[in-house]
Amino acid sequence: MTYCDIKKLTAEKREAKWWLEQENKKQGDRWTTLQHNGILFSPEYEPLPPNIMVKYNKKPVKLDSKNSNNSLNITAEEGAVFLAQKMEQDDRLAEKDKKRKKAIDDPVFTTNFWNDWKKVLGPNHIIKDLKGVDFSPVQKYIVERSNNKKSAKKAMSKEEKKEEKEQKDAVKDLYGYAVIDGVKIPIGGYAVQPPGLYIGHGNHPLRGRIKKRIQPTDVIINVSKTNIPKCSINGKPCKWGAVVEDHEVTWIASYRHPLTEELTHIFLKRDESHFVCSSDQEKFEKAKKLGENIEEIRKKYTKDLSSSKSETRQLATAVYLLDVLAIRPGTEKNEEKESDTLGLTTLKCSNIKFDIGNHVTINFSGKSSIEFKKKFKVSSIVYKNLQGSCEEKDKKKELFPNVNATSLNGYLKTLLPDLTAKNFRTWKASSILQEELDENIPDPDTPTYEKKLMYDRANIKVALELNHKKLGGSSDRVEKLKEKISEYKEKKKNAKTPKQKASAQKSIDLNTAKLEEAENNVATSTSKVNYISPQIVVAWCKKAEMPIEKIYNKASLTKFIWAMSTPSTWKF
DNA sequence: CCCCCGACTTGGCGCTACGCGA
DNA sequence: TCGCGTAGCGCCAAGTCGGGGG
Repeated sequence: MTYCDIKKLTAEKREAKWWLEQENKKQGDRWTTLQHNGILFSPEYEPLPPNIMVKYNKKPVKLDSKNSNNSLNITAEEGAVFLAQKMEQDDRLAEKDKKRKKAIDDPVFTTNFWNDWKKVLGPNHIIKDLKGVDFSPVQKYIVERSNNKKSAKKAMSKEEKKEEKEQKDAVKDLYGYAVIDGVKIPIGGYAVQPPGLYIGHGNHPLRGRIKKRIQPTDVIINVSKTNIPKCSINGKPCKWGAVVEDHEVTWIASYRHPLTEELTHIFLKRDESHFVCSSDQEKFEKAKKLGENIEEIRKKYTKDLSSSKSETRQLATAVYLLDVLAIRPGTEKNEEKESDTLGLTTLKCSNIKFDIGNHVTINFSGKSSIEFKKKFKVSSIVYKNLQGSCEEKDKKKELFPNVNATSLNGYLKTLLPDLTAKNFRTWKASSILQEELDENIPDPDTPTYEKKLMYDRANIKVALELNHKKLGGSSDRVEKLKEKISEYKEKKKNAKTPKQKASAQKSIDLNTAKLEEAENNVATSTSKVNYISPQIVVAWCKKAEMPIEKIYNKASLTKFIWAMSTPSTWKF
C-alpha cells in the first residue's frame, strides 16, 4: 500500500498504524522509521579470455585484468573494454545515422580517456599513446560475447528461465524495497552506478573520462539506526562509509559522483513514492494558482517594465519573457566542469536578434544542449528594454546583467507568494492542454483511437511549447511514415467493405499523428509525466468516456492515483 | 550577505519485453 | 506463429532552488 492509497482511505480507517506515525512526526520530518537492506555494488570485473588482446603498434599486448589497485579501482583491460564498448555502440548507431559523430574521432573525448587510462596502465607501461592502440580485437570479442549470450538466452528451457527470474527477484526482494513507517515502497535503482565512461550531453568538457568503481566506503547510508543494514559486496562483508539517520530527507543512500563530485542519491521509485506523489500534487496546485492570478501578475510586472530602476526594469522584462516563452530560468555554471548551456537569466546579447515591427528572435543552447529558437512579437516597451541592454555591440554582454536565478525568484515572490520561475512551465503546459481539450470534447461514441488522437495532438502542442525535442535525426522515420500513409490511402481506395475502409482510415489517422510528431522531432513523454496536470486529463476522460489507461501507463496511473477521483467538471 | 551545495525534479537515450499485424 | 516496431522502463545526466555556513 502506498501513501497515495492510504490517502484514499476514508476517515474511519484512520486507526492504521501509519496515521499514528504521521501524527507523531516532528515538524520538518519526512519519516519516523526507515528500514532497508542497503544497496547493491557493481560486480567484479570479469577478465577477457587470455587470447583476446589489444594491439599496440600492430603487436598484441595482453593487458592486466586482475589488478584494480589504483585510483579508479579498475583493471587496465577493463578500461580498454569501456572504450571498445563505446566504439561498438557508435559504430552501430552510425549505421542508422551516417552523420553521427564518433567518440573515437573526438579529440576531447580521446584525450580525456587517455589521461585517465594512463593512470591505470601505470608509468612504465609499453603503451605510450592512444593512437597506436588497436581496440578492434576486444570490440569484436564483446560483440560475439553479447551475441552468444542472446542466443543462449533464447535456447534456455522454461525451467532455466524461471530459475533466472527467481534469482533476479531474490535480489530485488533484498534491495528493491524500503519500509517507511511500516509501508513497503520500491526503491528506484538500488545499484550504485557501475564504473564506465562519462558521456554527458552535448559537448561536455569531461566527456571520455573514466568513472571509477564506487566502493562501500564511498557510500553513506540513511536508515533508522536501530536497524542498520549489513554491508555486503559480491558476497563479502564490508563497511559503509557512514551511517546517518536523517528524518528530514527521503534518500536511502548517497555517494559522490566520481567525476563531478556532486552528491548522487538513491531515492524511492518515483512513481510509487508518496513523497513524490504529494509534491507533485502541490506542484500542480501552485501552477493552477499562478493561472488564477496571471492577470494581476501581468498588471504588476507591466508597470515595472517602465520603472526608473534599471534592475526592476530588467526583472520585469525577464518575467515578461518567462510568461510568453516559459523557458527555464537558467543558473550559473562552472565552465570547466559543465556544458555551457543557457537559460533566461544567463542569456547573452548574442542570443537575441532585433527585427522590424517589435519582433525579436531568441536562439540559445538550453538544457542538455538542445537548441531553442523562436521568433515572436513583443510589446514596444519590452522591445525598448531588451534593446537597451544590448546597445553596445558587445555580444558577450548579458541580456539581464542585474538578474540571476535568486533575484528573479525573489522578484516573483513579490508578485505572488511562493512563486518560482519554473512554475511558469507547469502552468503553461497545463493551461495549453486544458484549452486544447476544451476545444475537443468528443462524442462518447467516437472511436477510442480518435479520442486518443485528440489527446496526443494536444500533448504535441504542449511539448512544442516546452521545447522537448529528440536529438537524433528522424528523416528516416519521416520517410517511412509517409510511405506507410500512402500505402494505407491506396488500401482505402481499394477497400471493398465499409469495415476495411474504416480500418484503413484508422491506420491513416494513427500514422499521420506519428508523422506530425516525427516531423517536429518532438518528445511528448516528459510533458505528459511532469508538466500536464493529471486532473485535466482525468476530467476530460470522464467527459469523453475515454478509458484513462489508454493515456497513462501503469507507472503514471500509480503516480497520479491522487487525481483519479477528479470530477468531469473540474477545470485547471 | 552571498555563494556554494544538498536535495530533489526534469530530461533524453538506448535496450528490451511485449503486443500486434501478416 | 513469427518477426517487427515501439512503448515503456531503467539509466544517469542536467537542471532548479532554498538553506546553511563562512
